[in-house]
Amino acid sequence: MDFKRYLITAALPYANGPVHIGHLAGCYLPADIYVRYLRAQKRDVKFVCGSDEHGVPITIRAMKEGITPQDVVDKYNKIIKDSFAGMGISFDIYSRTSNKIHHDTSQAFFTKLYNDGVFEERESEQYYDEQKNVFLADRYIVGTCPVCGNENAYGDQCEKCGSTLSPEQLINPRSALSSAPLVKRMTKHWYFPLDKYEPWLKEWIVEGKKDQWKPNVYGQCKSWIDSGLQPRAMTRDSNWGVPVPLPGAEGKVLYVWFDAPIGYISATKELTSQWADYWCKEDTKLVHFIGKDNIVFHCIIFPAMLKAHGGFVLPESVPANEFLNIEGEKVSTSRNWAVWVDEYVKDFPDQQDVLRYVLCANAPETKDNDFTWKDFQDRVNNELSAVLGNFENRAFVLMHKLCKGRVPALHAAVMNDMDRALIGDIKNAKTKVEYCLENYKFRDGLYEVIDLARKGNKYLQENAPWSLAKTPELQTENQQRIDICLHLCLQLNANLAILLNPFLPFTANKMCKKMKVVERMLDWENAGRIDLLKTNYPLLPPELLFRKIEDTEVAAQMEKLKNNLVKSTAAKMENTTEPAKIEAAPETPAKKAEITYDDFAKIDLRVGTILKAEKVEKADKLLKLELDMGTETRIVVSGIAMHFKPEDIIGKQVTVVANLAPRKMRGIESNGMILMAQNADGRLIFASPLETADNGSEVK
RNA sequence: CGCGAGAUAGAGCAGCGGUAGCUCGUCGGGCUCAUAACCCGAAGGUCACAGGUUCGAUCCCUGUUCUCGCUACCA
Repeated sequence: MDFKRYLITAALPYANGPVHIGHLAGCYLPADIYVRYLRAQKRDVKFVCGSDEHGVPITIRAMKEGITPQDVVDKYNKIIKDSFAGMGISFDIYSRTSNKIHHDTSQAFFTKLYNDGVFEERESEQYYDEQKNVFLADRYIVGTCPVCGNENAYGDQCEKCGSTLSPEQLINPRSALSSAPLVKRMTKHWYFPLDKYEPWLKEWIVEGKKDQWKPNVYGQCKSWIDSGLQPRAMTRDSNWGVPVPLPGAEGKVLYVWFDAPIGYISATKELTSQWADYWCKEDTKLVHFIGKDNIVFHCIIFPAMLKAHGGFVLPESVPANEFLNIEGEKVSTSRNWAVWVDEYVKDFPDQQDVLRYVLCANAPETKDNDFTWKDFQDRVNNELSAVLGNFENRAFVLMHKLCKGRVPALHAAVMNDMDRALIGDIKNAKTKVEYCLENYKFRDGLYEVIDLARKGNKYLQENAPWSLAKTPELQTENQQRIDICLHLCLQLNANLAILLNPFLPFTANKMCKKMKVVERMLDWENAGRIDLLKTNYPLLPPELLFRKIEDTEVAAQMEKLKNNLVKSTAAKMENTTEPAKIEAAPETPAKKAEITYDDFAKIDLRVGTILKAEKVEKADKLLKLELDMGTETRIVVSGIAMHFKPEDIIGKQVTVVANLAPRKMRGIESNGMILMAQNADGRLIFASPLETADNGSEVK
């Protein structure tokens, strides 16, 4: 099919925290490369994205921070938007789902499906937290697991035994948000009958996309479809989100995964009055760039919604990437184990392209990959600047030394095989990069660009114009060789700028300035040409395209990662907030509400002595402690491994909350909690008796 | 548990029926125009493990192990 226009979307980032480089590598960078390539070909393309600003986690965060959900999303929308702009992600529009246009669009979408009788209405009893006045999502209900007896199983799953649960199965369910007892209330929701679309999805994906979609995407879709689809509730009880546009539906909003993908449509509407061309005409190619965790929503649920609504194009491809790990460990926003884009932009001003280079060269296209700062340094210094940057510099320096600062003549009549081979390489590079980009093989595409520079270096080495210049007796003849060689090197350089432009746009622009050509030279159709620079045209003096990444910079970033991790751990143990990111170390934790003596008396504080301490496997933060409590020994798991070595704390006397409900952590039951003071710098100090007390004695 | 994806030289990745390839790193050499760079050469792999199909398997099939996702935060 010949497509007349392209609509490219990148996953809507959730406005509950900043974006990190894993987001970038996963979908925003590949999408941007693809879009820049299409634009360079003058194809009709729109690139849309925006913040996803609804959903329960945002309301929880707002509750914890004592601000409104709108405050939360305003804050992160700005940070995220600025991060993308800073990295040159060239959205045509970066919208947000809290905009009116989005509310209108998603409500209209819902209404259409409702009027067409698509939804099934179902009433059910759900748990309600009377203190917080909210219905609780499954994840926010905890109780005892009916399978293994873990007392802290979640309403959707028990982390200890892995059983998939529903809140109804939990024994003694309670709210994770407050101490209020749970009550059940009747509530009505609208379900989208995914099951009815199963035959259609089978045909469209299982048969239609078998060899087109990436194995990870296809495999997951097939598994979902084969295992039978269930109706899914498309509404939720909440006051934060797009209100359900039906009478009697007060206090109900659209499920985020219903409204978020519609955000692509609203953003397009906001961008252009021609939006319907991009969404409804069959000759539009719709491509969703996402991360692997989003596959079913973009490949199954959203297309089924579009199909049910009718009149929309369906995604032609969904090139989902895998995940990027950091220094061998999974990205975790709650542990603050991530490289944040907003911080990178500050720490490495004007170094967008080197990060773009590394993230693309090491993109997790087929499996999870690892980002390390050492690898970042190696790739920038030894590949990008050594091969490409250095070639560009050599060409410029030699041209200024041997050709008076002007583009020398080609002398086409006396070209040799090496020259012709290089011209062939230049033309081939265009074809290769095109093939890669059309097929979403961005890593390979970038390799081809660097490889062309590598061929340039080889060509220079073989011709050694600097040697030719040293034999004055053969001046005329040699000068011709020098001219041809440098002429071709400079044309190759112009080609590099064009091919590099989708990947490293900042660098491509810099190269244009040095060659004193207009940006229009970067049009894709110019790739493969060897007449981009006119003979005798003066170029600017040499100037390095890239600087090396110093060891000290790498060390500083490593240090930062580790420090952030500690701070986050410290913050977590305050147990008041659980910020994804600590802006500044909290001076003093917020004061808690006043309690009565009776409240206090409920706490059984006792003195104990640490008998044994050992690291808990597969947990950075946890120590398993065995305590002598006088009349008994008990096991307490404590999150202090980042602060103390096990051997250093054996024999210490500590104060223990002895009647805290047991809790399993990493499979070990913890019976109590050690009291700790925490400094502003996050450091922990044992709150222990000043003199040795009897083990088991009560603290009042 | 189940389902999906992955496991290939020190690191990062290709290959997916016919004697294992690329980039980086390492070692040796060359060159000196260049960002101690570039060019040439070498070493380095029982292609996770165990079975099977085949004349022949890294590639296909079966089983096992490990990693990640589906499953909080999250792409």
